[in-house]
Amino acid sequence: MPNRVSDLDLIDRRILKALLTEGRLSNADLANRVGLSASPCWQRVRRLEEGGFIRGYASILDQDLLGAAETVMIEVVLDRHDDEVLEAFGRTMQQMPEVLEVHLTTGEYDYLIKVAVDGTKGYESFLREKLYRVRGIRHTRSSFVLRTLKDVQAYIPDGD
Amino acid sequence: MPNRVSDLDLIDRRILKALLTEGRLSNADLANRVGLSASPCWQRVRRLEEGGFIRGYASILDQDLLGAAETVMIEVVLDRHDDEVLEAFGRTMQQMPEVLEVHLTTGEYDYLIKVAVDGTKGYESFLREKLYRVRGIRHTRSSFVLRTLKDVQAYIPDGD
DNA sequence: GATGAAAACTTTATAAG
DNA sequence: CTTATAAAGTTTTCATC
Repeated sequence: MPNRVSDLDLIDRRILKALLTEGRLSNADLANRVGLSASPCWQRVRRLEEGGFIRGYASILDQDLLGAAETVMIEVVLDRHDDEVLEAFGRTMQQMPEVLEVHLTTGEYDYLIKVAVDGTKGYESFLREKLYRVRGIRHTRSSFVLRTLKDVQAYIPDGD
Repeated sequence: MPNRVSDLDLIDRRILKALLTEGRLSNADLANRVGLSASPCWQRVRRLEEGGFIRGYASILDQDLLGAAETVMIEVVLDRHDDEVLEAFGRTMQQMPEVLEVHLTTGEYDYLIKVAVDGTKGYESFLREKLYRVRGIRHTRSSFVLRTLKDVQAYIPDGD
């Protein structure tokens, strides 16, 4: 069972690249795409799942149609930087459904969060009713996303 | 065919929530999960796909196992802000496979990009060999991601 | 909405070249 | 790796209540 990058050959990488953007490809189509017959292709997918390379499958939803069509990136600086405060903040953010991404970072701020909001009104109410009710925030800095040109889940390095 | 938020009822929302994190649920399991029998559940999934709510399916890969295990958020300020320069930069970033997200934003910087790198060496070589070969960059500001606590693709607002 | 059924396809396992 | 087989499960369509 592969569990390191070096265990992946060119065909494994092709499988991962195909499934990254088309997670519901049938085994027959996938085999055809990567240049294998069905049976070894299926075994490779199993191995990639069991080895943890493929962690799961997700649907890609249209946020515009769902509402909360605007995306805001909010950098958050906390008052204190001890583990307890940092972790508590992270856990709180994690639980808010409109918060899509929560990243603890190095540098000038502590957290970067990506939030789906419904216009400037939605943004305002997220800040006032949710974010600023969390204790320990020193300050925040927001940038609205005007356009997202790419949003993929992973990068599959070439094995050269 | 639904094509607005208001066309989604509670069961549609349940279907989307389930598929958001388990994109390969079988129709039988999904039906059971959302409290429907198989046939109407299947019709709803079809409608959600045709209505554009579900744009596709993806696999979730383990970036640690694949290599390029570190994530860096890089804010980029460009020299000029005319459409031509902005779009050209965006398109260039979009084509680099290690660049996972490309967002054109309001505020103090122009673009926020999320990049998968292989340690500080990989970061350095991305900056030197890729990012700084692109013309028109005034400056950048990077933050390494220490930990990602949440990373989901969409938010399904409640229909209340 | 629920149920049931039929055909086509997919998944999963296994055997043999 | 390939081809082939087979049972179980899933997808898709469609008719009926």
